[in-house]
Amino acid sequence: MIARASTLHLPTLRDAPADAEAVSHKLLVRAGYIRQVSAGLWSFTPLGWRVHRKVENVIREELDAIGAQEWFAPVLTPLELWEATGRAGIPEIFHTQDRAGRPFVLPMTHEETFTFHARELQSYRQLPQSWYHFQTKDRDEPRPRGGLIRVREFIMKDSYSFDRDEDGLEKSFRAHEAAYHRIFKRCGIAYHAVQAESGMMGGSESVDYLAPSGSGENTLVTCPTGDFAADLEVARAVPRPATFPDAIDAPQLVETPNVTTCEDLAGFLGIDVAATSKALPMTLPDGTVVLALVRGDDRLEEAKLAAALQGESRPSTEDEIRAAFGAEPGSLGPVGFAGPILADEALRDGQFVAGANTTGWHLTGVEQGRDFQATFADIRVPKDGDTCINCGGPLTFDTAIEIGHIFKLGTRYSVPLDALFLDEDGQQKPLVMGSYGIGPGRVMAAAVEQMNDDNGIVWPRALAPYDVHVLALPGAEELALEAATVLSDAGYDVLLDDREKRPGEKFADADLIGLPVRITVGKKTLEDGNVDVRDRATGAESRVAIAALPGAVKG
RNA sequence: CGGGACGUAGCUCAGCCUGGUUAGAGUGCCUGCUUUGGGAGCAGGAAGCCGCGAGUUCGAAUCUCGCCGUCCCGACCA
Repeated sequence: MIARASTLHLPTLRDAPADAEAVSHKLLVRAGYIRQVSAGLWSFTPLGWRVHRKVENVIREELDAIGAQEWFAPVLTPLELWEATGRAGIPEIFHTQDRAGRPFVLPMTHEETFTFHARELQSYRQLPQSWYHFQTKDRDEPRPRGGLIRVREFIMKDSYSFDRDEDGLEKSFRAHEAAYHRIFKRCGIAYHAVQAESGMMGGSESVDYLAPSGSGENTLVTCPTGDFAADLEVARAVPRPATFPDAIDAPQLVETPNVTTCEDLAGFLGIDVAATSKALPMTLPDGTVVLALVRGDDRLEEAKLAAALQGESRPSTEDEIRAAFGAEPGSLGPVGFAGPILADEALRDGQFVAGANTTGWHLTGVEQGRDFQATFADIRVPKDGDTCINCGGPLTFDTAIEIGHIFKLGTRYSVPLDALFLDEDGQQKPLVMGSYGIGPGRVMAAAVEQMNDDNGIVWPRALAPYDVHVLALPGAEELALEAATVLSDAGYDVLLDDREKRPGEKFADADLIGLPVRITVGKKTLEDGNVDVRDRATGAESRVAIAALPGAVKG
C-alpha cells in the first residue's frame, strides 16, 4: 500500500516538548508517533498506532506458534472477583461503579477474569490451555514518567496458562520463555532475561525481560562475560573486601562525639568504611523490632529484606527504637540487643565497628558469633565496584526498561476463585497457572531508546510503520509515484512524501520518522531514471533503476 | 506521599525581580512572489481567559494567598 504524507496526519515537531527527558519520549513526540492527553495518558497517532500493531503482530504470531489462543476480555471487571483473590486493596487499582452502585475495577492485569473463565475447564483432558489477549490496563500510578515508559493506561498482551500440575506449568512456562525470546529478537531489541521478584503477583518463579536503555525504571546488573544478569533488586554480588584493623579479643568502647554517618565514623577512626557496620531497626507488622545490619558502605535492599523476613517491614519509629534498645537512635548496634538480628552476608567475617547503643559511643572489634548472634542473608544493594558471584569479574549497572515479565503463579488464583478440574485419578484439583505479560508500548519505547541517532529514530524493519519512505522532490512527483507503485506492487508498505515542502524539510522529517529505507526521487532521477536508495541505519546510498527497486530494498 | 521546578501563541521561550498604552520573539501555520538534492528568501496575515480563583491596588502576565495542572528526584511499583 501507499500512504500519502500529504493527507496523513503526521505532526512532526522541530523542537521536543520542554518537559521531555527520555530520548524515546522526545523522539516519539517529535516524530509524531504519540501525543499526551494527561499525565501518563497517551494517544497513538496513526503513525504510532501502526508501530504498536507491528509489535502486536509479532507477539501474536509467536504466541499462536506455541499454541496459545487469542481472546478478548473486558476491561471493566466486577470487584467481587478481585475481593476473592484479595487484590482489591492494591492502591494502584482504579475503582468505579455502575449507575446502580455495583462496584467494578479497571484492572491492571486479568488473572481474575481469565481464572473465572478457566472454571469452565473441568477435566484434565482439556488441559493444558494457554490463553491471551491484548487489552487496556489501567494503573493509578503515583508517578507516571518518561513518555511511554511508565503510564497509567496502556495495552498489554497478557497470557495465562492452565495446567494440571507443576510439570505441566514448567512446560508452559518454558514455551512462553522461548516465544518471548523470539518476539524480542524479531523486534530487534537487546534484552536480558533475569530472575526477578514476583511482587504483588504472588507465585514461585518469575523472569523479567529488561531492555538496557538510556532511561528506565529498573537497573540491570550484568557481568561482561555473560554469566550473570539480574535486576538490581534481586542481584547477588560480591562486595569489595574490607580492610580491617588488627583483630582484638573483645569489643572496645570508643567515644565518637558528633559522628553520625559511617563515612564520618571511618574518617574519625582512620579506618576503611567497609570495616564499619550500619544498624537499621525495622518493625514487622506484629510490632517486633528486627535489627537489619549492613556494612557501613552498603545500602539496605528492602526487596531482599522483605524476602528474607518473608513479609513487609518498615523503619522503626524513634519510640519503638527506645523501647527495643533502651537507647536513642543514632548509635545503635547489635551488641546487647535482645531482639532478632538479620545481618548481611558481608558481615560474616571480620571485626567491625558498630554502634554501642549509647549516644556518642561505638564499639570496635565487634565479631559476629562471639559478640552477637545473627541470621545472615543477602540484604544489600549491589553497587559499582562489586564483582560477579560466578566469575569474579567486575559488574556493570545499566538502566533498563522492563518490557515483559513472566510468572509461575501456581494455584495463587485458582484456589480462591475455585478454578478446579477433575484429574485422571478422580481427584478434584486447582489449576496450576502461569501468567505472561508484554507491554507493546514499552517495546516501542525500548526500541527507540536503543535505536536512534542525532537525527531521529532508526526503526528495525519489524517495527517501522512503513517499509520504505519515498521522497518526491519538486518536479519529480510523477516518477516518485511510479517508484512507490513499483514497491507497493511488490508488497511493501510505502510512505510517499508528496507534500509541498522543500527537500531539506523532507530529508529532516524522513530521518526523524526513521523508516529503514529512504528513496529520493528528484532532479537527478529525471536525468537518468535512477533513484537514490539510502539505508537509514548505515547511511549507505546507491543509485537504482526504478524497476529494480524491490530487489534493492530487500532487507 | 516527601523534595524541587515549571505553567505566557501549535512548539521553544522572553517579559515578572522594580505593577502602568494595544503582551513580544523564534519556529510552525495561512496568502502571494521568488526558490527547490539537507529545515531557503522577501512581503503580507491569522493565532493568547498570560493555568484557575480570590485578594492587594486607581491599575496585575507582573505582588500576596489558595487551588489545579505538568515535569524531575525520591518513596512506591506485574
